[in-house]
Amino acid sequence: MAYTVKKLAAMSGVSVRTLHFYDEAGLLKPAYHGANGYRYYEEAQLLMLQQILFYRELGFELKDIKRILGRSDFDKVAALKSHRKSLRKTLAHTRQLIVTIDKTIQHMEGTRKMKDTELFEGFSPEQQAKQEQYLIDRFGEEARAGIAQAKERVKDWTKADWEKSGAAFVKICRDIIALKEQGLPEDSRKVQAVIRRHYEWLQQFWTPTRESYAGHSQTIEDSELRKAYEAHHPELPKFMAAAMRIFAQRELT
Amino acid sequence: MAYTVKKLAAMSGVSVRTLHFYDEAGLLKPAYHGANGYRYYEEAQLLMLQQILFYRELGFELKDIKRILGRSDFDKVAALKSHRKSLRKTLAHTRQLIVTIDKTIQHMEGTRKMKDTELFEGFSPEQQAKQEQYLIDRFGEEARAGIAQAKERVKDWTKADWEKSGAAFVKICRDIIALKEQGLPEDSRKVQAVIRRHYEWLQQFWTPTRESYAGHSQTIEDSELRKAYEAHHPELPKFMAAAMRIFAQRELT
DNA sequence: GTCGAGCCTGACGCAACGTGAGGGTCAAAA
DNA sequence: TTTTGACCCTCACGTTGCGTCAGGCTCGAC
Repeated sequence: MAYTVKKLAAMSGVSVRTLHFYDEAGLLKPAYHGANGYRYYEEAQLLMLQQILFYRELGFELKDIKRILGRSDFDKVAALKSHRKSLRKTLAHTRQLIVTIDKTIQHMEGTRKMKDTELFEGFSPEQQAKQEQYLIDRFGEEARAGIAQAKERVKDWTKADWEKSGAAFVKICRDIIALKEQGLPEDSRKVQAVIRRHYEWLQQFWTPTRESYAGHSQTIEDSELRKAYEAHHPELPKFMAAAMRIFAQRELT
Repeated sequence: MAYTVKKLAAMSGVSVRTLHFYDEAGLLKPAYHGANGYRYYEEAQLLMLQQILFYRELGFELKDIKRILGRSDFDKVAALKSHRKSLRKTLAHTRQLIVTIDKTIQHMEGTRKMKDTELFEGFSPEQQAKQEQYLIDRFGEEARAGIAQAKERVKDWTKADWEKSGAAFVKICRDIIALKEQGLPEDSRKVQAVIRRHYEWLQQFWTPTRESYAGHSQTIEDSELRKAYEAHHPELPKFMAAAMRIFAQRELT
């Protein structure tokens, strides 16, 4: 069963040019050449190509693939592990870029849009999706479950419900600011008591664990959500984030 | 305050060649050229370069950067938002790649051990989780306690410990096979004696009750664990399962 | 005046192909 | 049997964002 370039290309989803290129690069030679100079591939080459595409999908460079495919299983595992490491770095870097973009957007919108901003913004339904993604990005599967539950709860909220929840949020912010203005530190009993209300209030939207509530404190400082807090007081995000971290450490298992 | 290429390069961390390239690409022209043909940059160009580097860091292509920097703030925000979206996709994709790599590594480590005839597989740490789930599914809470205890015991095992335990397992299998080859039936005294050793050996990993040991006999015939036994002899799972059921009925309360 | 550091302009190289150009081959229809 | 159209081949240049010489001019200090 001999395949021509076109057929193999169609079967595997790569282009004819790619097959030419892999031949030229010594990565995948045809089984034999016809008298006409045509390339003919067979079963073995098909399997080989699948291997190549697999590693390509994993982001390996072709020269690395060439090396990997000529090695023992053991070495392949080592290569995969090392590659995994670099992908993790990529992941962290990409996440950082997203944070940077958030900051920048916020900075640019800040001056213009800050005024007419909804104080509750950031928790409104339209923002939910973003929030979710952010949480999932940071905390993975564990977050997903809590979010799903919360969605169920919030599903049938009326506008009045949203406004009530928003009012509660505004009150929490005001209370914190008031305490801060009195000069109370983040770890004072009164501040921590309001933070507890915040923690409980947040549970309408997801189920914070110790890590994710602490993580959320960073979200407040970094992400778009910051605006929702900043709108009340420029120092609120920083102050509150500090208080939240203390709360998480002290009170959450 | 005019900067030459070298100085600007040193200040900003890019290469001289990059500055040449940006000039050529129309992305960053020097403030003026000296009579000698030298490029001279000033404050404004420095700021511009920082902008360029910022967008570059965010992963924009140079031609996009060129467009973005020539536009109003509003469009910049739009560009950032759209770019943010694509970064999120990248993030998801990268995560998927890591999952794929993990799966592959597991698969490869699995088959490699088979080849090396690590016949102990199926009781190796990686397989523990599956095993546990299986037991819990079948026997619920009662199993959970036994497993937890065993985990505690096994926690600090060195590689040598694992090998010792593996060797014991291999010996049990060999002994059973030998007896079987001699034509002894499952309920013979000799076979049952070896089965007792198997029962005791198993307690390293959990605490079989009468039901769960009998249940385990079925696991040996059905689940992935079967391979660990089958590797010794194709008939071993069946023969041994029968012997185990007899043992459970006769000896366990 | 001379030396080393710094500047310039080409121009090729890289990764992994895409995209023709120009020309031969195959299989089935007319 | 010829023709047609799909398919094959081999160059060979384009892409992105520079790195890396090569060959030659210029600057500032000694």
